This record gives sequence, C-alpha cells and structure tokens, in this order.
Amino acid sequence: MDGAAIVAWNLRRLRVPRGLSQEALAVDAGLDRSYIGRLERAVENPTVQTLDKLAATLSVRLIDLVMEPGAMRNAFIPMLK
Amino acid sequence: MDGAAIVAWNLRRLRVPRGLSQEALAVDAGLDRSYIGRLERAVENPTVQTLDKLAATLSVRLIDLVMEPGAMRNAFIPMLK
DNA sequence: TTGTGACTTACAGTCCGTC
DNA sequence: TGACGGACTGTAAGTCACA
Repeated sequence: MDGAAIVAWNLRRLRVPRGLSQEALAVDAGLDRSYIGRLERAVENPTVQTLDKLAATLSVRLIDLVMEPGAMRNAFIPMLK
Repeated sequence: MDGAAIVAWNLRRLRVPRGLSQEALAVDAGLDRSYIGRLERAVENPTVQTLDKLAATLSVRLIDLVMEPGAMRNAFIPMLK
C-alpha cells in the first residue's frame, strides 16, 4: 500500500462521517472538486502542503492522513489506558 | 509548523543517527543530494511519493516522517512499558 | 560534506465539462 | 453526489556547477 492509497483511505475515513461532500471539502480547503475525487481514488500524488490544507480543514493532524489502516490498533487512546 | 518543516525535522532526526550523509541517503533513495539538502532545510514541498521513497530507505513508516517534535512523548516504545 | 542558484522536464492542481 | 476526461498553468522533480 503506497502513500497515495493511504491518503485516499484516510480522506474517505475522515470526510464521510463529517457529512461533507467532496465539493464541500474542496471549497473549505481551497482545492478543486475534481482533484479531491482523484485523491480519494488514489490517482493523484499530493504534496505535503496539500495534505496540510486538508488536515487543517478536517481538524486533524498531518499524521492522521498518513496513518495506515490497522494502525488504529496501536493508537494511543488515554481513556483506554 | 507546516508540513515541510515537520518533514525536514524528521529527516534530520532519522538520517544523522544512522551515520548517513545527505549524499548516501540520496543515492539509496534514488534522489539527488542537493534535493535532500533542500528538503532538510524545508525549502521544498515534497509529494507523498517522495516521502515513500525516503521512508523505505530509512526503514520507517510514512507517519514517522510527518510526526511532530514532541509527539515522541506519546510514542509507543515497548522497552519502556 | 553541505548550501545554493540556474535550469529543464514532469506532473500537481485548476477549470471547464459530461455521464 | 461522485466518477471521469481534456486542456491548461504553476510548481515539484531532477540535474549540474560552484562555493
């Protein structure tokens, strides 16, 4: 699983539960609607600057966009410790 | 601290202790020496594909390159548990 | 061993669409 | 609402010479 695929997976994981459409996310992040779609299909190779914008818009940290599926298992969750 | 600065910081943090020069890392990752230097000075805005190459070369995960200074505090370090 | 400027080529990202 | 395409522009990728 390469970086683009990981980002794609996280983008969907974070966007959908927030009830945001691709277009709404695009507008909020100052990006293009069709570009967001391509990111989620893992056909684009974003820069860290783009990831920064998306992380800020989704109110998450940069690392939350490059976290691999399954990594949640080892996540540090205070209330569980 | 933006994404480029975070990557720059992590690159130095991971490269130096391994006793690698910028040039050695560049060769191993299939990148140019001067480009590595610019990444470490945060004057470049790398794509995830570039980060992928570097992570593979350094034998770390993608998230280890976008981890913020201070986040090590919460890192999962088995020998400390 | 690294920083830096100059340069060309490849592609990130935009904007217009259709289905 | 999202998948997908074409044409375009800005900038990252990649190389080299020199301090």
